[in-house]
Amino acid sequence: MKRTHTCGALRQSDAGKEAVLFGWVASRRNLGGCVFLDLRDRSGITQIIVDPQESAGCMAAASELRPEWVIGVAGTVRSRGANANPRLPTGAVELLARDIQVFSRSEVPPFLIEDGVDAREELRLTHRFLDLRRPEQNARLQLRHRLVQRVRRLLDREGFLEIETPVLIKSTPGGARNFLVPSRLQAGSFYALAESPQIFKQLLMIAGFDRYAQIVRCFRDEDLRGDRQPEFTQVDLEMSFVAPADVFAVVEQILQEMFEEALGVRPERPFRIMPYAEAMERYGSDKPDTRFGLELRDVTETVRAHGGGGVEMLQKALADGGRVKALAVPPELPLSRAELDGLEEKVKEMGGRGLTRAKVAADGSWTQTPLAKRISPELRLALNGALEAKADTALLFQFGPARQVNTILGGLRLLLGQKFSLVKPGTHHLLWVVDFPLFERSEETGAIVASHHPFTAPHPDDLDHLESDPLSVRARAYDLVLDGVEVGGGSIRIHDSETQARIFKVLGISDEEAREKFSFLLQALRLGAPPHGGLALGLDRLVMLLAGASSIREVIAFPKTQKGQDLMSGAPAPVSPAQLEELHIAPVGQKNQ
RNA sequence: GGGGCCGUAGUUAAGCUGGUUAUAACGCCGGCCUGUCACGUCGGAGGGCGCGGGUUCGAAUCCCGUCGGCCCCGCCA
Repeated sequence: MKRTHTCGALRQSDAGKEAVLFGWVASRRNLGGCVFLDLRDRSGITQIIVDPQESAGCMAAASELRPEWVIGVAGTVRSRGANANPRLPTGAVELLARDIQVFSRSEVPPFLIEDGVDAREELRLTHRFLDLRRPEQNARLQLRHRLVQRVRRLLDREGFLEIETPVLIKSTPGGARNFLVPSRLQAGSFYALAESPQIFKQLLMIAGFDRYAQIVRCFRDEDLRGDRQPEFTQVDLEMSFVAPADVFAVVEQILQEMFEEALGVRPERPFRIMPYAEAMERYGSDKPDTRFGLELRDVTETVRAHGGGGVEMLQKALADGGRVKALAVPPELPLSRAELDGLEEKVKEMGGRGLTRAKVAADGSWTQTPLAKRISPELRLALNGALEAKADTALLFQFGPARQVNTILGGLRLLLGQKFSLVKPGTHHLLWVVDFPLFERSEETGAIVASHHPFTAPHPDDLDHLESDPLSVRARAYDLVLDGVEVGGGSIRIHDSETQARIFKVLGISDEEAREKFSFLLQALRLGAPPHGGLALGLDRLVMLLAGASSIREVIAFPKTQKGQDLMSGAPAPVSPAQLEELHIAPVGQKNQ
């Protein structure tokens, strides 16, 4: 028996042909006199009919069949006429069985292999090969394949060379925690699994490859989330002799290709560009979801003009150089007192002190607020005006340091957007966020650290105050944001050793330390480095968004759980003392309580 | 490191203010049925409630601990 068609192939025009289909029994409907089977493979489902008049030889075999048995069926394609099933692409025809061959029987599977089942994820992950057999799961990986092919073809057309970079590399400071791999040949030394090919792709530019791209696995030993796995895939690229606009042009075309393949629409180029400062001011996020409004409103000057309106906490916030901002939640989005209390809890979770709020009454007075009796009527009315408050508008205030105010209100904005379903289903917004700060102050240590990575080029206009006011220096860095999710990021890199040395100095990295950690890169920068820059796209996140999947795990064939385990294979797992010995590793033993 | 939700037949869930034989649907097994496609129909089997302690005359139900899954904060240059 040899397969002639796949289970998604047959159409009305094939009626009358002989055909042989191989696949899995998706369902069996035994009507006593005849048996209907749904035969499934990755391409679709075809109905098989076993009719004793025509299929005498295989009637007995057909009634033995059970779901997930793997069989081959030979027979004649026949039109279903009035019995056609419009919900199946193959629904106009059926295969009239003449011969059935059983290749493999199946035990009763632990969950039903069909779309829409909600077996708990834990179970699906332990039997991932069955979960992937479900058409919708299978289709997601097929989509991922097609997206990757489109990207590869485009990159090839645009002159990018696909060059592989090492996975086993030297551990570098800063950034994500590395997975370590002990060296057998060098006792006591370790490789790190690459968290990205960053330095290598820069070296490829210095080597003169001009345009490099790679679809590459990256590893980060950090805590997991719905959109974060310990190993994940980037579309990584780097270009020589470019400005950000050149990188944008390529990446925007990649996104156009992906959108076209997944959704059948090409987003318009060029994409919107938003400075980091604007994103933070208006949306309270460096990855704003611009699919809905409810923007943050700055009322600092209004409050200042009224001297704080007699409210001590506002006066103090202003005196400390803080800001006053608000969300004005219109009456169409009604918030009960209990819901407002719930939001206040969220504010505290986000590190805020509390949520000062007010409900605006028809006459402009405020209720449900601790401010009611303290705030001057003049300031209250001015705020009503500035915030365009109508009757029953809820005002949610934050005041204090700009960063905290923005972040908290941005968090509330997202919560409200979700709560009130403010995003119209099916809408997608792509934008570039640019002009990130080059440095930020570490909250843990108070030290100045690189926001992106230490090879990011400073904005040329800010070079004169690199040392005197480093925190105000902008980076030539950019993120690509899709629907409020960071799906890519990159920068123009430093290509001269003088600037690189200045950056290391600001970061407090000594010459000695820099030489030790990055000597090869520093040397390369002194031996003819072209101006260059690039970006990496998070392939898993992009596929997730384009597939409408709820987590990154749905678009990865064999993902890990939040604790980094592969429930199917059981990784990670202990190894034998002999293996450790060979690697010169000695367990430190369990910590005693 | 922290906060939240969850764990009951093969599966998904109900039961959880403690009290006879733990309930339903789907699946599974068997009978009947020639146009089903969530086939129908009749009948049947199947769990002691993640695990370990405790309280109680009595624990899916209350308490403590623990394991696992998910969401979130921190973390992720």
